[in-house]
Amino acid sequence: MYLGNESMDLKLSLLDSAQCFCWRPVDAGYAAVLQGRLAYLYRQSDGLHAQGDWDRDALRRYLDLDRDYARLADRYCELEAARRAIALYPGLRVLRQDPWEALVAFILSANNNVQRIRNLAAAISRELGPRFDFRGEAIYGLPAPDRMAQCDEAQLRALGVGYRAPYLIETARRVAEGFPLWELQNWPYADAHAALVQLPGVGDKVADCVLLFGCGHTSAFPVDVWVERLLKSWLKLEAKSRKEMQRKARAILGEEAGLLQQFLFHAARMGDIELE
DNA sequence: GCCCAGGAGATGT
DNA sequence: ACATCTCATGGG
Repeated sequence: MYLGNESMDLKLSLLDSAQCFCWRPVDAGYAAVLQGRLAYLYRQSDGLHAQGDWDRDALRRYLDLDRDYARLADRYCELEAARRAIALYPGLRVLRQDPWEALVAFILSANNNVQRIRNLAAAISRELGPRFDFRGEAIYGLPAPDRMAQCDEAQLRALGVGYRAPYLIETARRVAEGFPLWELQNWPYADAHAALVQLPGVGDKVADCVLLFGCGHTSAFPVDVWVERLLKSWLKLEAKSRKEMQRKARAILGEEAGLLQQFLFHAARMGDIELE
């Protein structure tokens, strides 16, 4: 199935940018199980193609192909760090993931590194999630909320998630019992953020990641160690806490702050923008 | 052994 | 509201 010919860098956006942790390279493309359905993405000379159980519109939405990233660059062109970061990664796109899958991934992300987040998501998927056989390989997806809610703590701890086990189980239970996770896309940012941080294992930063990567809230601005350093170094922002830093950044950067954040984060983490 | 990783929760002030 | 400590686990 032909998706389009936008300048989307699949490896950068799906694998290297640490916004999702479920894709893996298969042949010349990338495979994942999203919401219980297999997706396989690859690029040919004429553009992006897909195989699997997803339709074209849903994948274009997931890959954010209909957004004008040139306009994003234009919007922040007066900020040197922003201009440089966006120019460095012309194929980086902010994915629109399923909010539940983003929620699980970013609960795992707390005080953890990218490779381990990936390994833990894979272990949970292999143990509890749906399986597909594709080109001779087994591809697994994250379990649905009601499935994860059935786990006991020891079962998850055995997979290596450590103290995050009870967070995952209790959050899964609340989502399975009606927490309005799929409505948050239509809520005001502040209300959606306040609701998310009520879930165990979800603080300010994880809530912002879920809102940005899972709910389409482009103003959500996750502040991790890297973004904090970059904001201090390049925007001369001073703050006594991450929370204050997040407030200031959102106030300055506006409705698409989160999209820019992904470029800044990647540049800082990769060392492509020097920090003082 | 130490420090770090896309932090959050509990406790004390 | 703010500072500090602890929480598993693996890799450098």
